[in-house]
Amino acid sequence: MFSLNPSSGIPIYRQIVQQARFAIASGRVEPGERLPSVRTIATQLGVNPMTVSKAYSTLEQAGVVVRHPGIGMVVSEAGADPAGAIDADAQALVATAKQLGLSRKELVERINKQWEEEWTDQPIPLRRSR
Amino acid sequence: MFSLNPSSGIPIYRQIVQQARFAIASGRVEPGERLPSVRTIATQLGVNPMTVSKAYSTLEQAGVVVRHPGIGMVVSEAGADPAGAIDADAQALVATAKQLGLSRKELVERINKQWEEEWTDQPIPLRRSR
DNA sequence: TTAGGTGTATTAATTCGACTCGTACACTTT
DNA sequence: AAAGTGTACGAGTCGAATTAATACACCTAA
Repeated sequence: MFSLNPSSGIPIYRQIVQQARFAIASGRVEPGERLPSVRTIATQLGVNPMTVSKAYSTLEQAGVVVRHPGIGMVVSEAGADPAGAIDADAQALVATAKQLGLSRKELVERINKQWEEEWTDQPIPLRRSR
Repeated sequence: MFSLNPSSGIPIYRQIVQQARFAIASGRVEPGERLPSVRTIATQLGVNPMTVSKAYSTLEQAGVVVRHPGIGMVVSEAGADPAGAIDADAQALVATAKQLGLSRKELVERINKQWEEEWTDQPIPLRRSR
């Protein structure tokens, strides 16, 4: 379920977070299901359990999974909503915009403009959000 | 025109950038006008000229000011637009949203929601460009 | 021309946070 | 108990960010 790309320069725990998010967003792991245990992943990837734990803590902090003592990390209901993953960034952007005295309308307009200009070339299959 | 807050933890050159941006956005310095020279600010704040230079380079990179050799840094026309200051953040947010499969509508909706909420008790996360 | 102004390239020292790991622990399930 | 779950604590490493000292190239104005 997880794999590492050593040459990417992306920290291990972030790679785990990304892949878990993707697995959840794409529906490969559904709400209520367990993610592999810390030691399972650690052994499989050849890293320290703490590194995996850090990834899981990040996911828990983001509300993607819930910690069930003695059981493991379980995907939460809200965790399947991809929008949650951008809340932190959105919040930062809004705060900056306010600080600069921008109106809500101006900010949204800017977002729309960026949306049209931005062309990343990777189609990512995602489950429809409900 | 500039002052430092040593206890803020914000790097000196960033404080200078912020204050210059604010001065321009608020109209205290208008397009076509000069900003104080590197050495003027450096002496006034008791820092190295290079530190001020870095702030100015950042502003120039952002298109806020234009370098006039032998003269100094002059506020550009487009520099007065506060929206430019958030473009980098906006672009990052849009890229993330797309990667997560969000629609433009969903993203804007999220922005609006964030705008309404008052998060006065939470520090503003910086943008990580790393 | 020259004196005095402008910003900056280069280099180095230092700080500081991010990342990873080893170990030991508390807890729940079976 | 035995075997599983995640994690607190501490230490080590590494690299980017920040600031500074110095010397330089350039422009302006007399």
